[in-house]
Amino acid sequence: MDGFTALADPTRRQIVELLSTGEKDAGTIASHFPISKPAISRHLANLREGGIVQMRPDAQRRVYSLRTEGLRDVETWLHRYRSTWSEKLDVLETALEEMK
Amino acid sequence: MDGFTALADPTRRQIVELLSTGEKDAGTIASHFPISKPAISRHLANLREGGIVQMRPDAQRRVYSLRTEGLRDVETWLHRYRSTWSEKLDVLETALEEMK
DNA sequence: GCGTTAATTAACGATTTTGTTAAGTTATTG
DNA sequence: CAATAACTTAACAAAATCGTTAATTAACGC
Repeated sequence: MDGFTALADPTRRQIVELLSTGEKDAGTIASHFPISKPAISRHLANLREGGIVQMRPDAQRRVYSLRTEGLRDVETWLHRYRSTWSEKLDVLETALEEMK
Repeated sequence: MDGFTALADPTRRQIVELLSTGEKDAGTIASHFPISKPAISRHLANLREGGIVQMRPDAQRRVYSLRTEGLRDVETWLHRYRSTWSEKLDVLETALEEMK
């Protein structure tokens, strides 16, 4: 599962929001949702496969945290196609300015 | 279908890439892919529902183009959770600086 | 109006996703 | 080392997604 697909599910996006306040173990994450632990476990695996979160074992616990790089990759893709022509011209202008 | 889900499919992302070079009608878009026209038509409907593209009728043709605002909404969500603490502190510092 | 062109909607099958409960794994603790 | 705690993996049902072909709608152009 790629990063975009990982972020397509609303529950997984809520997990991202939750982790933005700091790392949390699987049980704590699950306690915030009305679905079963195995379901959350799978969502976490998907987020991990998509490069959106990372996991660190701590005794029996598995501590999850956001993976900034993964989120940035998705953001970079978007930015590339989001920017308007005027913005692209600005970038071009800056580049030309630097060449002089 | 929301914006994130619309962007989860690889074909739909390729359509976004294609439209980044300028608006195109449905037939032209379909000619770039190995799948049927109805399949492309559905992908376009999904992208439209997700606010990623917009459509303008031109006689029998339907001309599609990127909707920058929709892409920016997704990007904004990502940016909110992507930024690292040091970046957030930079923003805070700037804000404090302005208050002085 | 009639045939043609451009595209969407309908009907349907194959595959994937998302959830559930039950069973298995790994580490801690008395 | 037996019992417990924290998760994940397995097996499976329900729902959604994605593709195909056939039928339908809408707009030209003679």
